[in-house]
Amino acid sequence: MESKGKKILIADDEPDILEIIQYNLSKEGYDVVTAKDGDEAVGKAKMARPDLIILDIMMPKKNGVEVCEILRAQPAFKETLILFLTALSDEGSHVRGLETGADDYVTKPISPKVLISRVNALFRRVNKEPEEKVLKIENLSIDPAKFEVMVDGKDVTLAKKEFELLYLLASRPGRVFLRNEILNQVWGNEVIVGDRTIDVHIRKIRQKLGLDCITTVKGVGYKFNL
Amino acid sequence: MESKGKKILIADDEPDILEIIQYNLSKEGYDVVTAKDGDEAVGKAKMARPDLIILDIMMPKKNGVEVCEILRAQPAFKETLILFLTALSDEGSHVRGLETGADDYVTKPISPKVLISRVNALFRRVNKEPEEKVLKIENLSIDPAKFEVMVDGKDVTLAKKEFELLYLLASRPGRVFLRNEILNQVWGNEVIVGDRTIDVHIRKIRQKLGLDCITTVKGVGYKFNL
DNA sequence: TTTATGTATTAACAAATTGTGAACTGATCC
DNA sequence: GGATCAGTTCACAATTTGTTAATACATAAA
Repeated sequence: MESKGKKILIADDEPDILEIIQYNLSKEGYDVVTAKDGDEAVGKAKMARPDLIILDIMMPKKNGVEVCEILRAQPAFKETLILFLTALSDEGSHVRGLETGADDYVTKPISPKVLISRVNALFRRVNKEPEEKVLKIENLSIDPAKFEVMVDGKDVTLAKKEFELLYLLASRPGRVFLRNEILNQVWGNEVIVGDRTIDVHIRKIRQKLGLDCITTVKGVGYKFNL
Repeated sequence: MESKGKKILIADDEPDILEIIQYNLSKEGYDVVTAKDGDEAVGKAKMARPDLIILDIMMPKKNGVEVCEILRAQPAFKETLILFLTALSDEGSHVRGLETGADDYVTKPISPKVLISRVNALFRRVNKEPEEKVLKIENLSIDPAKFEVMVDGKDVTLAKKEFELLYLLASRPGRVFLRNEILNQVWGNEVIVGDRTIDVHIRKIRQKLGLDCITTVKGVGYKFNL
């Protein structure tokens, strides 16, 4: 399935469960990050900035409730969706979990379909959008949210494909992108276009930016360099 | 407990359950309305305009899923919280319930404390909606409370959809809103309108405002810019 | 120097997207 | 009933974007 642009962090110490959930949510179109204990969960949450965090409660290092409290105490995670997925089915844990600020509390075992339904329901209600990050390299700035490219503070107007192509290259400066990779990322797997198409777009970007920021690697591809 | 100013409609055909839930939610500070079958639920929902509807699934006249579908089809109930409280614990019912547009699905028996926690959790998430504030950008001012737009201190009359569209764009100046996002935010997820509808409204806004404040980003969407 | 390979450039063409005026549908209000 | 208005759709024009093909250029190997 096509990506929904939503990132989910799953924290559980049982590799099997982790894998099952990851597989199913990925198939549903979510981007998934995993953690196998409480400390890793906190760390990865800060790194990956997920839209939803699925937490087991009984985990090594820090338990799920502690993770939830730590994150909820930070402004950055006040709005993040949190779902407890745990074997603890007693009333006390359930109430405590929700009162810690979680948005849902689900007990194991649970069928993947049901879990996906609940995850979808959470997103449906919140409709939280992923925050794409602004790339800034030297005097060049690329803002995907605004669809805006600036050189020396001056606005440059790029067409859609041009923008996507530049964003791809600039997202990993120095890395060479094969022509095939570029085609897959910007044009998509199904679309078939000729080889020269990429060149033409590259040329337009160079032209519009007025910068020598895209290097040709003959016989290989292109890379971004400033 | 003092009233929370939130109204909850509970529909269940078992008087005992109805009473227990009503008692507990009232004690928690919610205003409670009850219905004992599907038809009554629909009727009372329209009358009372509750913030949350708790639906049993197996009820006389109309079952809970039908009630949910009927209500969700109406714009007035698109945002209303709906929670299924049912004895049906099988995977199919669970998934179907959530896909009908419910926000939570809970199986009986359930302890009052847990139910209250889940209800609180639902309201906690929904109340975080950003308050609608007056937007002021340059010589343009948009007041969602008064439904009023002013340019250079002069009143401009916009229709509802026009206003909502402008408010959406202006709420995050510079950010590009995809056509899909606009449809979801202004028209709602279920409504289907033609491609040109957005354009026409955009044009009317541009026309009425007499400002060049909405930029077209071809192939992507629109953004507000002053 | 020639040849082979791969890229740059350009113009022309095809495709996609948006702008616009007119017309249609319901609601609502004299 | 008639008038008005919001909301929508449609047909078509205007515009922009994407692609190709032809040619020129650059580089390295033979």
